[in-house]
Amino acid sequence: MSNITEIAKKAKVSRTTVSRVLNNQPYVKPEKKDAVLKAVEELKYVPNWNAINLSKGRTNVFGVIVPKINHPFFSNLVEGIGKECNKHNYSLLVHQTNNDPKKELEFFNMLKYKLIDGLILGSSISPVSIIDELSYFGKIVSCEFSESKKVAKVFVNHESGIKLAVDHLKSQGHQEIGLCMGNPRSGVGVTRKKSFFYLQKESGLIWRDDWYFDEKYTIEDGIDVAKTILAQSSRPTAMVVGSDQVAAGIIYEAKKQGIKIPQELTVIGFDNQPISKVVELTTINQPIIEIGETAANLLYRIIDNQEVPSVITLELELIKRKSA
Amino acid sequence: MSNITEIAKKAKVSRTTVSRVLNNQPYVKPEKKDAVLKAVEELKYVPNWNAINLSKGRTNVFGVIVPKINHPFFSNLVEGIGKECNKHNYSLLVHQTNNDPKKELEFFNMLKYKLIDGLILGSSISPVSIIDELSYFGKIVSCEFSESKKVAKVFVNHESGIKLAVDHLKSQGHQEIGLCMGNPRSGVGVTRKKSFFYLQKESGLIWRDDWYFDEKYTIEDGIDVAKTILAQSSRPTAMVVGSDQVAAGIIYEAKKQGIKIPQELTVIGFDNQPISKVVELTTINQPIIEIGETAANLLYRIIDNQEVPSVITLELELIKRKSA
DNA sequence: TGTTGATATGGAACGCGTTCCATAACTTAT
DNA sequence: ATAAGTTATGGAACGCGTTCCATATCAACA
Repeated sequence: MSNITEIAKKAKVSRTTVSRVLNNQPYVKPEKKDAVLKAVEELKYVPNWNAINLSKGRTNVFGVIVPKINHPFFSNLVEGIGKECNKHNYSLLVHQTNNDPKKELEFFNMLKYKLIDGLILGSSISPVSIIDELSYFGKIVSCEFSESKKVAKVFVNHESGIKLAVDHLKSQGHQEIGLCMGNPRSGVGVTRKKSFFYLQKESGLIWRDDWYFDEKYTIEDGIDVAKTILAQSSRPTAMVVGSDQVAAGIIYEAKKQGIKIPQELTVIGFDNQPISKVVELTTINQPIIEIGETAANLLYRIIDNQEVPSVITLELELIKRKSA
Repeated sequence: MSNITEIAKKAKVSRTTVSRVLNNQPYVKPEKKDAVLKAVEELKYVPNWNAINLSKGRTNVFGVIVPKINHPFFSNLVEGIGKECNKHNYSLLVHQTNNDPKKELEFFNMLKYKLIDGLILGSSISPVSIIDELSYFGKIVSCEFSESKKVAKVFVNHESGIKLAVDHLKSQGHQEIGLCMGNPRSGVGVTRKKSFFYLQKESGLIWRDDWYFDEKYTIEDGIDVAKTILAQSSRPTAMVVGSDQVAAGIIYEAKKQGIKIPQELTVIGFDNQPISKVVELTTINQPIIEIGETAANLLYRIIDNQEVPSVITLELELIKRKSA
């Protein structure tokens, strides 16, 4: 295993010159450059990245924490982040936590230990105090709302998302609207729930407690939800569903039971996932990839010492299809 | 951001002593140790891991390449690897390639750049030449068969898996055995197919071409397969099915049609997945977690310069339940 | 009491690139 | 011809822990 000194010796130049060649810096005569490259070739030289990182004081790696990599929301988020990272020559270290706080803390150390230059929180469940303390060691951007004043944020306005959905349903005359969510304790979940019930009360909509569902994530869950509401004596005329997957399940089961969508049951999903096109689901589109790109861009600019806003809000959009 | 020199100054000891304290080495007076720890606390000292890695010449990180993290086979494999890594104080960097060769090469650089100490190939699609070249830069263990002489291997004997299944069925008097597989072109697929037809011919079993199915992966696929064979005028008395999911689908549909399992249709699955218990499926268990543990242990011992075998074969096991 | 071995501590070198600074050679403009 | 600016190159310091080696202290044993 060779190092830069050996290359320098073999090419009969100084270590500095070798470094210049390897980093494509100017002020090296072509013949010396060739000599260095030839030595690199012959000695199978590969730089020791630990030395580079130590010397430069940075790794050109961003870390990103997500609960589940294979969840469509987070895979799209990571895609957006990755896109932007490529532009600035940053690599990406993706860490799946399965919502385990220990797993989060473990990864946070990467920032402390200087193994990553910055951290993007796809979704985090650590308390503000931990995040605040961590921010002492490096720059952090969150892709969801966070209480912490120390981190920059890029997120969509989930209140307005729920409002888009409810307003749309109200404009169609719906008065009996049910709600079906995923995790009711996540940042998004809390906001959506609060926002929904605020609107429900404010607009004087009819409400029954058995029109509420949570911890629903899959198509199968949606099928169950549909079975439940379709068996109710007084069922809602419309459902706001926090996930397109679940909404698709509801539509699937409802149609199977001969219920006409949207005449007999109106459904609005969230996220504009691929499946929403298939079942012609009206849905609230989150610009997920854009969130990712914006977050990575923000982190890059913070580290680059540029003046940047500490909060960026992106707007949601209702995609009108046939289910509502 | 403080470093070891500042700690030394503040605690009025040498840098060496600080290092001793931080690494829990002996020969430090308790009062000095306390002084160091106090300084660490006050200056919020955190070691720069890049410096440690550079200095020690290793990172105590193993890398593992898998096509899909959320596939049950690979998630179990990673679990086994992780378990063993914990024992030896190694961290794990998991990289999902989605079978993209570019993604693989990218990660291979981690080994060249000395960012990981060793590499475990959960499954790789790179040609032998690439792997051979890579092995020059660090130790590699493969969890599947590989042509490369340069990497250690830990895998199960897929021939013997098929043999276990066929022998079991033969011992029950079956002469008409069908085969249902997943991907017939994967390493495992090719081996299983070859092995099955070798045994089928050797044992003089009856064969009809419409007893063969492939590209079957899901419960739904299994339902389709069952519909097909149950409609055949001369159907097999037993099926060897490459996936428990698919086997479960077959059993589900067969029972629905009033077919008695195993009296009228015998089914053997593969992988001992959770679902196999539910449908009381006899299945061939792959010791996936053990493969992971063994691979990580092997890598650890190779790096530790111990004498180790270059190939370890693990045995499959027939889990007898009620379907065969 | 002298010797041995364990305990304790620090200086200096090392791992390996990068980068600042000084110097040298060579142009170009004045 | 001289000043000023480029181009080219290397020495040395730096980033930050770890570890080898030398030295010093002290208790224990012969």
